[in-house]
Amino acid sequence: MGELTEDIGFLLARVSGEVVRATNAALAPEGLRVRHYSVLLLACDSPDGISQRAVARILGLDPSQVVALVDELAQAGLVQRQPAPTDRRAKLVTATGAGCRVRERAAARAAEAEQGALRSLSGDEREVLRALLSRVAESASDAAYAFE
Amino acid sequence: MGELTEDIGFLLARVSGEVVRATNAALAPEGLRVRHYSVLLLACDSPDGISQRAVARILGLDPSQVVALVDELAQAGLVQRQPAPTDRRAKLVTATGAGCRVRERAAARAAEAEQGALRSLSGDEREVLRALLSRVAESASDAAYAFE
DNA sequence: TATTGTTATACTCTATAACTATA
DNA sequence: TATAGTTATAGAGTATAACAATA
Repeated sequence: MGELTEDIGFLLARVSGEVVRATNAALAPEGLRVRHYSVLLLACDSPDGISQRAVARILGLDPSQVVALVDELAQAGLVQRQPAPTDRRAKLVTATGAGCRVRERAAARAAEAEQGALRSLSGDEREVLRALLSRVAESASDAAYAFE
Repeated sequence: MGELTEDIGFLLARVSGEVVRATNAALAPEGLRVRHYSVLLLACDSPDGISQRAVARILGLDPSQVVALVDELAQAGLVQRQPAPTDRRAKLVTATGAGCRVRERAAARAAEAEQGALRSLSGDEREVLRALLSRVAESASDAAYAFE
């Protein structure tokens, strides 16, 4: 095989796509895709609710993308929008009881899909991969902030 | 930060998106995006030409996606379609002289963008990352073949 | 003036199905 | 009958700009 298939950028796109595909398939029975699942996770882990702005920042999305995600989760009864007591512009997204239950099942499915996709790596190797990606991601957000 | 931002799948999507974005921006002056660049690379590295089917298989794309990519590269005068001498169904994609020259410049730009995105990793660490991703990608294609 | 959420729009990417011409 | 290329279409993801309500 040529040099292209050993390029880190190429491999990242390939592996990322594969993991997203596998995770989407695993979450389908819960009526979720990875993006929705990510938002649900943040809502469940924020007992006091989380603003859509914060969701967008953490997930690296544009705030306008979050609107549709929360709309669909709310329509499915998994989250609710509540006005923020301290800032009437902001709406806090909170998970419902049903949302938390779905989240538990979805987390198990997502973890299984991810482990399947990464089955060729040992536990230690996965941890190395995670640490390296984490550092790259962190420096990327630094750069983004630097240009603001 | 919560557990989500330390999930390997999340980090893969985040970092991959960042690298693709940076590479697309770096390739823009050459009128290319990463997909077109990948096809051009394969054409340049295949002196006798490469079938669109092979391009699709190597890049992990559907053959129908390759059509538009080759169309645009051909319209820009960077590649040509030639009938395969041994199989009249197949068309071999070959790079033109202009295509090879653009490829050289594009390769330098793409490498620079990638190094920028991965600047927080040492050379050794990048090699570790590359090797781990390569193994994951390889096992993924094994699984794909297993289901065919 | 700046920020939060929202709407609208356009473009890219992904996924399928069906068709043609060859093998 | 199977394969290479092609066309068409729909859905998902990404990127921007603009707007109303509020700070």
